[in-house]
Amino acid sequence: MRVVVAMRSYGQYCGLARALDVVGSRWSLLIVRELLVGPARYGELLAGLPGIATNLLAARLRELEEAGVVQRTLDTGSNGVVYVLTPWGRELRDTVASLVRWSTPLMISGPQGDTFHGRWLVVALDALLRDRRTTRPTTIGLAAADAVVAVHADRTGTRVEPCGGDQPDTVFRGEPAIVLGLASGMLTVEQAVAAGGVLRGREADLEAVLGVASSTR
Amino acid sequence: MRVVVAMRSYGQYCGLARALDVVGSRWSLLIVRELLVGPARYGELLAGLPGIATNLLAARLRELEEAGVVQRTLDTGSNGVVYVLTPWGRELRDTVASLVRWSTPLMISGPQGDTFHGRWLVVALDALLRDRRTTRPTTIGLAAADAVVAVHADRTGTRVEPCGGDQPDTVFRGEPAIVLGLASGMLTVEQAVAAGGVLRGREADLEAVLGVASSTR
DNA sequence: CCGCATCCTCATGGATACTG
DNA sequence: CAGTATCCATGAGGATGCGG
Repeated sequence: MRVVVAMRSYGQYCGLARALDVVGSRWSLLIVRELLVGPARYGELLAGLPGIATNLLAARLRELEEAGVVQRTLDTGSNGVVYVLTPWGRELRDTVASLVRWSTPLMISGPQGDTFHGRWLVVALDALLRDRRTTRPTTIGLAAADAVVAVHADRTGTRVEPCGGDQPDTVFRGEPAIVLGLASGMLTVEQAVAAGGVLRGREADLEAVLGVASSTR
Repeated sequence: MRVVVAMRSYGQYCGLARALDVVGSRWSLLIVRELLVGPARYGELLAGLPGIATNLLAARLRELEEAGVVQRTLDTGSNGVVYVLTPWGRELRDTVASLVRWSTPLMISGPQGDTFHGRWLVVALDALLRDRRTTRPTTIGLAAADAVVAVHADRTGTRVEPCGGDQPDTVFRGEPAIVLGLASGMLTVEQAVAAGGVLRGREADLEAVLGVASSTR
């Protein structure tokens, strides 16, 4: 059975209004956030979006797919559905990044019982570090609560990507790397360092990439 | 009587989620859009947000004020309340701009019966032209459906601002200006030129600022 | 199991009337 | 003009069911 969704629109010929017609409804941009880290299964999205109802996730995914933001693909082998951002969907990286940068006054208070996933650091660090440059290529590993994040910086800028569930020591062996253990729920590097996060490597590199003086450890 | 608003939160320690806790609800960013053009009265906001219910506008304004995005100020003289963005609220310009840029695939189809306000061009053109530079300072006047917009470009970038309800010829008299009449409902300059919009001034300037070859008139 | 669909309850949004 | 009060429609949240 087929139901035509009304798709409540603002009815305004304005770029902002039309963009919000597509990604303005509740949970939409958070789904995009999850997919910006990488392709994900339905169950992974559920796990990465604590609080979302299963029917809502299904509905949002269908809407985003019809709008051309998300694409359903079939994982060869595991024989399951994998959700991926389309090229246009990936361009929401800029929007997400600007909101992340705008939110810093809301983040300095720390987690207030809010849930935290290390996976979210990929998007957050990308937003905050994207424009940082270093004269020498440098790789930094961040071990957060439940994820390991790699930060690569060089002359052209900084790229952030997830590293599966491996330990940073393993992932970055053989590379000129710094390993920084981010305490659970600490988004800013300053907070992590102040809390005594694990920190190894050349301090100059750390400062150049993360913009923080590596105060010890 | 006192009502505690639940303020539905995502409950996630993530910059995006916390930003959306503040500006993620329906109409919020559109209210910010209106205020990005300039301070506005309650009635002006109602007029600039066709479709919004009065109680919703009042509720959103209260929420945005409590969050520190909007500030209520008293207009000396007219003795009324004027809503203004706080400095933090003004920083949402980047977010709005990124959504406007992202929305171009949604805008090329033209208005489909959607309402259009020339006032919205200020935000849209700012998003699209902000980084354009010219060797010589240039001013362009855009006469849209119900508003006149000034675009100033020089070595440092491009700034867009509203010009009241005056006629462009009056506003820009005496300045090295180009006057472009944008047909109602045409957001892209390409569309306006193709539709035979009024276009006067040095073609080189127009092309440098707006990035469009002034195909005639 | 995973990937949803259905059902039910209640919070939120929308339209309109009304008031200082 | 600048909102508040009221009522109804819609969408979100939570539990559960169900087919592959």
